[in-house]
Amino acid sequence: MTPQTDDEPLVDDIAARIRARIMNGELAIGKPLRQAALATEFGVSRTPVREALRQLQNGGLIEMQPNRGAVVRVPAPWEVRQAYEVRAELEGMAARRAASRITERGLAALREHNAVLREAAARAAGEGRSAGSPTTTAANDCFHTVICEAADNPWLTRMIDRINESFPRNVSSLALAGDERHRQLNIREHDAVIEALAAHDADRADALMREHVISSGEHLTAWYERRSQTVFHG
Amino acid sequence: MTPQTDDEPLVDDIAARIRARIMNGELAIGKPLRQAALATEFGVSRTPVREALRQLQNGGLIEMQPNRGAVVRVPAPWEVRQAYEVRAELEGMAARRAASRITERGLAALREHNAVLREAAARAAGEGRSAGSPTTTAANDCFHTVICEAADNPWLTRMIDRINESFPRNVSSLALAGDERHRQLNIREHDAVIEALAAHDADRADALMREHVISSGEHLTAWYERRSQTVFHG
DNA sequence: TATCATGGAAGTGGATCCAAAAATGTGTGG
DNA sequence: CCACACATTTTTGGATCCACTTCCATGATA
Repeated sequence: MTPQTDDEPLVDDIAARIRARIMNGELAIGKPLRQAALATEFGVSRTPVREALRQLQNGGLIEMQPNRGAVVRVPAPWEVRQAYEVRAELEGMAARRAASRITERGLAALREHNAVLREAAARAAGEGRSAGSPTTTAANDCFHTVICEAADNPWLTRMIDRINESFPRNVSSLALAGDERHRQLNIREHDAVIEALAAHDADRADALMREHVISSGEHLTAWYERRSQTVFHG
Repeated sequence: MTPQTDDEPLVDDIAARIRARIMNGELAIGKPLRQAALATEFGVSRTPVREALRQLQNGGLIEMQPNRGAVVRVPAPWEVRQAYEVRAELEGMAARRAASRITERGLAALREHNAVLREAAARAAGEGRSAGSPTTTAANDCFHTVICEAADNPWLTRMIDRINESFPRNVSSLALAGDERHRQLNIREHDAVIEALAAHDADRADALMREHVISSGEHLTAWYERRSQTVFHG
């Protein structure tokens, strides 16, 4: 439970908690966020909640109209595509840099994470489940995180994180893990990237990673297009 | 003086004003920022000031230690290099996209802005002045802004802006405009980029823009290395 | 004289209070 | 029966207040 660490500002903690609730879908897309409700729920006053909401607005995860409150942002499909184009550029850069820096240890970690994904996919296919499990999401995140760290540029990592933090994660997971074909494609693309990294082929790693991210982006965009009429909750 | 526009939240206004003061050097690097002082200066209470400071911290322009106040951030030289590597990637992407989309109108605007730069450079060389004037800075900004807009991807623009907003602008201007040789180089690089854009040569525009940004980044990094010992005030 | 303790000053962070704006509900008139 | 005006309620945004932490100076003691 760890109510709070001593040296961490309370507002950051609150922001992280609200972000987490949005990310895992507990706070649905389009849902209005009442400061008072959040404050009582977290057992604090409205002041840190208000600051936290503003942080999230700055990050693009929610929208605030003056004097009208905040709602979980509903990204337009074309926005998703645009953001993923930028993400593809940045992740491509990360892969390119990682190709010449990654260690055997890092490659092993990548293979391990992809093995977890493969196993989860096989299991899901067997059980007929289609929802993205937390472990799947985590493994996917780890794959990209390892490459970012190998790229050894904190600013690059930060920029990629900012893009990811702008879209509810559970939606992405659902959209991407929802369809068996895409799940398999995803894993194969990961394999290809790992192979290029192992060969220290920067250009190929870059190109493959771009394709991979763009492919995911297109899938996610399509999901938002299908869903875009039905997201508003009352 | 427009005390405030009706629909803009006060905190954003305050954040913008503080940012402006940091950007133009009125608030020097390393200087501690007192909430009370800023509040009385802007004629508001401490609450919006505190929120504004947190926004700026989130943007990376200032640093806040819990219970110890905020200071204008002193970027480490290697951070500048890293950030500019990312910026080069993004601006390269912008140039690549702009190559196939830019209009004659946009090209004319680019040439115009570069003409302003050239004229300012000539005038500065004649007078022996070396400081970057506001018009120079503005023209430089416009050059990149026009290309970003031609690239037609708001997320891309936003990411580039975020990087730029993380470093005090006056420092960049001083560093880049301080040396005549680099000023000339800067203008020639702009010319080359414009030429590539006019030819709709995406690959060349990309490569030239990358070189241009990296070159600026190296210059700025060197400036920070020279300056890094002497910036602490107070 | 040097070092450490103690008390006050200054400053931040969170809670509470108040005014203004928007949404909602109600009653009246056409 | 519908529309418009007005009152009430809800919610936000800013100001003020209070507690706690940190910094600094002064003084006591070894």
